[in-house]
Amino acid sequence: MPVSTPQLLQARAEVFKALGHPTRLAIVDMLAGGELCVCEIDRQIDADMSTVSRHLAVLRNVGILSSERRGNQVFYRLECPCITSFYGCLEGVLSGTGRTACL
Amino acid sequence: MPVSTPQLLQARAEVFKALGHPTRLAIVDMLAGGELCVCEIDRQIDADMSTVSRHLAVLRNVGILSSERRGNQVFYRLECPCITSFYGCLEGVLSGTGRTACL
DNA sequence: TGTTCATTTGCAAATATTGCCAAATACGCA
DNA sequence: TGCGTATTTGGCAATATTTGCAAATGAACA
Repeated sequence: MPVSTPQLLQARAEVFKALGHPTRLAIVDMLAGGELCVCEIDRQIDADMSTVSRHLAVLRNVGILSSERRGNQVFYRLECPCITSFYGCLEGVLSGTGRTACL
Repeated sequence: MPVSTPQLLQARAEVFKALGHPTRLAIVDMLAGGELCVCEIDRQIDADMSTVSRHLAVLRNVGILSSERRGNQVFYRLECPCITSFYGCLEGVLSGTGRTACL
């Protein structure tokens, strides 16, 4: 059996941890439709912009998002659309009897 | 665009959060090969058995694992093998230039 | 019943996360 | 340069997570 190194386990955990917050998942949802500036993301989320900015930083730090400044604003983009396709598996887990939804 | 309800975002976040710890990912790895008793899992993890037990409870509480008592011991089983198949996407994220690894 | 082995739970300390406010930074433009 | 808009960062309090030790629970068996 393939034993993952502690480093790999840690790195994977960081990504999962980054996804482990409802606000950050909402951001991922929003960006699944295409890149958006911080102000637009902030508009759809009920939290201080500073809080939104930190959530974006968490997702960017693990590589899920990338950002690009264009003029006045910063645009964020989803780097890994496969995350939302993983939801099918998640709903399976959530429904309790979930194995059917998994590969 | 499909707007997820706060409840769904929260539920998904719980699952991701449960996966957001290296020890728990190690456990998932181990169980990908088939069910194991707590004592066997404990043997391969450098932590107090009480700690291992709590990690198992976290994973079970969100539906990723199920447990069954047989005689003296408790066996845990992975309910959602799709998690490990998601790693391909993760490694893509981790390698930084990852989009190719994603769907 | 009492003993032993396997697992879980109560507790407390250390550590990490979250979220707001206020201040700082970055950029475009007059 | 100075001003207004957009975004990030510092500081801090509240809350949550993690962990080991010790005690409790559950099951098998003498």
